[in-house]
Amino acid sequence: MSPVSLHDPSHRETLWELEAAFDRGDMVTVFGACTVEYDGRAASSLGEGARLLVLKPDGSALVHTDEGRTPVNWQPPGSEHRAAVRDGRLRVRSSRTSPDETLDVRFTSVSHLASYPVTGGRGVDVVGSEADLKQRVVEEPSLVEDGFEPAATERETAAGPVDVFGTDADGNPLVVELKRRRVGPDAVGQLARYVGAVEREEPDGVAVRGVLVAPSITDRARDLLAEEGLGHVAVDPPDDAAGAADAPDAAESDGSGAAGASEGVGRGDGDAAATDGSGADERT
Amino acid sequence: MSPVSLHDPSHRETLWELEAAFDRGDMVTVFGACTVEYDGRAASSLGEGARLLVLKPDGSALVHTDEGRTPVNWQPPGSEHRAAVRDGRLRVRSSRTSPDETLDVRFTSVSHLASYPVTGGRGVDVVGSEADLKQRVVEEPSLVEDGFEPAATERETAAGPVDVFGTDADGNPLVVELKRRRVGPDAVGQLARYVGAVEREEPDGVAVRGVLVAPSITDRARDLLAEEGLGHVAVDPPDDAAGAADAPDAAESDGSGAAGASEGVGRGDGDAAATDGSGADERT
DNA sequence: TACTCAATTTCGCTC
DNA sequence: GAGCGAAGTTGAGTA
Repeated sequence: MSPVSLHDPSHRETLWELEAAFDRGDMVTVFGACTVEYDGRAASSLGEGARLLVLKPDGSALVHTDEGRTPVNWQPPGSEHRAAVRDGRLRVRSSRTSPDETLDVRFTSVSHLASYPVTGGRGVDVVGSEADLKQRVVEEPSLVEDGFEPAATERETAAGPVDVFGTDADGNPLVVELKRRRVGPDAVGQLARYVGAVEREEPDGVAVRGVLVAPSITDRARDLLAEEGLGHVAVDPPDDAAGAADAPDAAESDGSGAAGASEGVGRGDGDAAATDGSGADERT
Repeated sequence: MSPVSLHDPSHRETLWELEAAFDRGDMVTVFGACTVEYDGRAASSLGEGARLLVLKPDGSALVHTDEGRTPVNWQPPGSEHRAAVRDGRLRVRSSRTSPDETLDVRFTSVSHLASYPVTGGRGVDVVGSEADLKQRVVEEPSLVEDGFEPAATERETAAGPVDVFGTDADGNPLVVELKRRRVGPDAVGQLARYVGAVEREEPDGVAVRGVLVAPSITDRARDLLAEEGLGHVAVDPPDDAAGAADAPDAAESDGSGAAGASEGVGRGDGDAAATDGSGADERT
């Protein structure tokens, strides 16, 4: 009798059932009126109110109100759930170490509790991620610009890994930063950071160009890009992946495109351009 | 009879209760075996498995497996929930526009359904945020460095808003970026971006310094900081806010501290330094 | 509505 | 475990 549900249980009954569910490794939901206290990476407190508490066997705890996708309070996986009755209230405490943090949920009344064995079925397949965009660019480098030849993906620099690194039509280094959605100033900063790092790593005098590949870009980001001498190439998401076009910024391309003679000199450093397995494998 | 719970209901019963709950504005939890399809900003599909579905009256939908704090699939607030029986399965569809996206949850069997009126009690008070750190710095500018005089918070620049802007002991502009936790290269990029923007806005020739205020910093970030001629000041979180000290990087300070004569020249642009109300007010 | 950034971000990956 | 960046990020605040 694993799926269990209690109506208006006493705290004592709730306590029993919670501990039994923890032992079984069941997932538990509790509807009721409670207060919530959190202390750890920050600290928070939440006054009395009607809420949903979800307890997972992996140690996760979620406190949800009637609004928002994000829980109003929570505890990450790896925590340990305990329950007790104190001062006439049912206390559910979830805590973990490194970092040390504790979530306390105190119910004044429990309206409903349910427990259920939920196992497996976690492997979700997502299409339309940045990894997919990277694969597209590697397979079709002209999406970035004519003459672009990818040499490596995730190439390490002193400033972090570059999405796609290669050479332009003139054989000069080109840094490509990919974003699956509209970008702001932060993405420009990221690209500028990588370009600067590659510049310092190059034998001096070599100009390093940088291009931001994204569906669209904010005005401020565009100004910053120009300020830094960097470029932007608009790439629309494929129709089959994302149903809704984000912004019709179509086929624009202000990457300071070097005119194209001199077929790629092919400075063959870094590892070969290859898609680094973005195939999400089902793990049941 | 608002709190409702069904055991091993037929799809027909589930359908009825779901629609009633939507009408009442109740929050609903459903345990059962289902598949999940999402299409919108990206696309995803999830094979059959035991899961928890949470439906909120504000349009949020969450699909949870037994692991992880994050739902395996979801729909943001503002969506509309509908339910139907199709091909012998119970389908719960949640969709919204702008962006256009739809979540389809198809149950082959429902083990349990509960609905409950969850209203209000959403106002959580959080202590230890970046806003709190900002307040500390504004009230005690010497935390950044001796002679620092804040002139404005959230001062707008072409690169975005600067956390704290002011003048150093020499009266030269100082840009301060605050982080409540250990920082990496991205924070350095952010600070560099702001410093560059302020430099361009200053009458030429004026040196603009930048300091990253954070509990600690990674090696790579430190190198980048040095490369950019920027500084770091370690500030530990107050004991009462965060219980666990993140890293004992104590009282270090490699902000390229200018020696201190010349009491702050006070270039009085921007608005006055003032804490911008970080007091979270309860909204019930 | 769009922009900008924080978040108890979480999560996955690599070293 | 730390570091690094993506995310269907979400959410808050402001113009």
